[in-house]
Amino acid sequence: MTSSVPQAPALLSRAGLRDVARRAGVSTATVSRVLNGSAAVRDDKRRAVQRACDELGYVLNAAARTLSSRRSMTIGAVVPTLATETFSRPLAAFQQTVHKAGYTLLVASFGFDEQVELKEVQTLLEHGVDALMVVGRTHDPKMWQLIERKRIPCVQAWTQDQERPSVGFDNVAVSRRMVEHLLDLGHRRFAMLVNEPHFNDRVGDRVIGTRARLAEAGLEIPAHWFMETTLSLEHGIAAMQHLMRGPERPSAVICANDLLAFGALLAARTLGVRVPEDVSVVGFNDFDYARHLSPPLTTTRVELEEIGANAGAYLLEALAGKPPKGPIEVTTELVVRGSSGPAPGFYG
Amino acid sequence: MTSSVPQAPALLSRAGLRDVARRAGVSTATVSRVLNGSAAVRDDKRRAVQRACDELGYVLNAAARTLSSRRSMTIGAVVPTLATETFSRPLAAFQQTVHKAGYTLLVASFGFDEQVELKEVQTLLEHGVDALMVVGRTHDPKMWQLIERKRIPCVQAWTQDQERPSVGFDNVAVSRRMVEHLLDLGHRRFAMLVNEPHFNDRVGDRVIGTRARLAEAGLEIPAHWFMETTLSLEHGIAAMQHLMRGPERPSAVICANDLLAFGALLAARTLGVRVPEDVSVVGFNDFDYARHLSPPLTTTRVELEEIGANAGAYLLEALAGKPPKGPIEVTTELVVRGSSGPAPGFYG
DNA sequence: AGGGCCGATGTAACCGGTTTCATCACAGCG
DNA sequence: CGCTGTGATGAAACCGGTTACATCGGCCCT
Repeated sequence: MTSSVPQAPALLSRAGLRDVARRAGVSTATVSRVLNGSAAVRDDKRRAVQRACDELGYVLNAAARTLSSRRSMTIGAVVPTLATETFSRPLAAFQQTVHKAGYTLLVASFGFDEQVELKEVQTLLEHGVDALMVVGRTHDPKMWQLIERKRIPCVQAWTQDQERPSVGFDNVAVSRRMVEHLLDLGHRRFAMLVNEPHFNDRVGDRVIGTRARLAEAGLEIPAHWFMETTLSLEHGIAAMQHLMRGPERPSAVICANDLLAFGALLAARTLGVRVPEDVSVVGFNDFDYARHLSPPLTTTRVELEEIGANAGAYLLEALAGKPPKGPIEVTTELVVRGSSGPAPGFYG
Repeated sequence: MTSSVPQAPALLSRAGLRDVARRAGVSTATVSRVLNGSAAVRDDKRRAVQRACDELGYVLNAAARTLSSRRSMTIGAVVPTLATETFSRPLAAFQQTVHKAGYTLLVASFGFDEQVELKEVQTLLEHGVDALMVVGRTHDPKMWQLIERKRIPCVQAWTQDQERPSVGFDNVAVSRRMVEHLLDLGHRRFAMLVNEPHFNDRVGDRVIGTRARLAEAGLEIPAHWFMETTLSLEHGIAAMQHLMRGPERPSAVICANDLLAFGALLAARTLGVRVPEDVSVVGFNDFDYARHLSPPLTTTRVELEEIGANAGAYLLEALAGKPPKGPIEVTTELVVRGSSGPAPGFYG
């Protein structure tokens, strides 16, 4: 065996705090203080430490730091999926916000499965996240048990909730407003086109708000005009085709997402259905393309970035010990464009 | 002081491995074995341990585990931004792939700033990621130093590279193919519309490929027809307007992204420029909407999910000790649709 | 000059797991 | 019956930081 040849530790970045301390001629405590700026250190020693770090190529070990200091400087986010704008854009803003405060983001996605969500939250807690962002306000109660045991701040984004911190808007109110707009235009025959899954509380609330406002006007959405479909352009097209091919047609199609509305407009064009003369189509989110569709899409504008940024800011405040706020509202606005018009035969 | 009231440790999830061991009547080593399935444990003890975990609400401490086992079961990803489909969709696939193997994803984004990228990689390494995915193949050399010191596998996604592991396609070759398609249609006056920033190597390679193929045909892109702009619909529109308002017009506009091409088509319609009769427009990516634009967009289809999934699979293999492969290619395909046609006055 | 204080520094315990190695019980075998 | 090999188990070192606490030297004040 020739394995007894000694290796210079620096070569492998095996250098630890103790190596740095030795090289700088100080104690590990002092090195730690320099690294954290946590206490006063004489200037010459500070520089000696910094030089030693450079020379050794010292890389901190966050696991050790987390273990001993009980803070990981990571923040977790659990989202249904990263693959759609609705979540990726706010998440990007969230990441930037917490990053400015020195936090690293841990991400998990759960594909709209509540049990997977629970599992992911557990994993993030095991990894010692200092705070957590989750989506929506319906979760397995065990999730809250876990979080409360860890006593870390947690914010629910994309929603409003009275019981626990939240950042979002009132999906019920927002959809009522849209229905009112359509009622004002004389519409009485409504269809709704929502993305799966139904137990998604954001979409669920919008359905509730829509139905509630319709009920107040003595109206309802017939079962065969309520369509639940995968969130994609193709599925939006297919659903609209289905709606337009029935013996009777709705005069207004309320889509839970601009992407579905985009599909609906495409389908209408293909079928020779005029928008808004024959049927009005409205969306949700005001994605970039909404104003450029033909006709331009009536929709509800949501400041997606604001959701992530505010959620991040809230958690940072909570970590700094500030008292929890009530629900934080983000901007929404009804944007009326060309895709919604008077119901056929209506002269308001 | 009344603070001497003892607290049951279970209430705060303060239960540690030792508490579990004590309650189950075994040693910490045995508990660890049960938790990891790392060695045989008699069945009755195993059950006792599991029960103790449940009863105490035991939550593992990943920092401690990482520290002592030297593996964190996390994988890092450093992307320019989470906010665009190009990165978020593959990242979602990446996350799912590594998650199946028990890994948690740590994400950092660097906003196309190489120095920030370096910083982020360092942070992820500090956090002890077991493997790393980066985007593209141009990085600060220090980044590789850091990674090599840690001796962890690292894959470059969205690109092909001969020196280090990569998952992607040859941007040069792909753009040459597109140019050939347009040359075949008789085009001679080319404009290019690319998203910032230019030092982005994926887009950079496409520019190189485009220019190279044009040069072979004795052509080039005039400086004022080479436009670099932010990746957004609005900017695509603005750039196309600018191109179409000049004294002379290109007969083909090559966009580095479908989103810009979408904008270009919108601008053309507004200006009364016919596509493809007056000008051909081509994109890149084949996003869902590409086939539904009017006219349908000629573009290069890229399997974005494949990038993330393959990158994840590669890293998992590397972690399992399999030998590194050469560059892994992902599928691309030239998709000819209605937005490209013969150059004006060309009868091929 | 002596006492008190304060700021800089070092010593060593500690965070909560994993893992090496020794030990032990027991089955199989001569 | 005693010896040996095997598989299960436990004791304790260890991972690499942070931090409570002790210490020390110097300054100010009376």
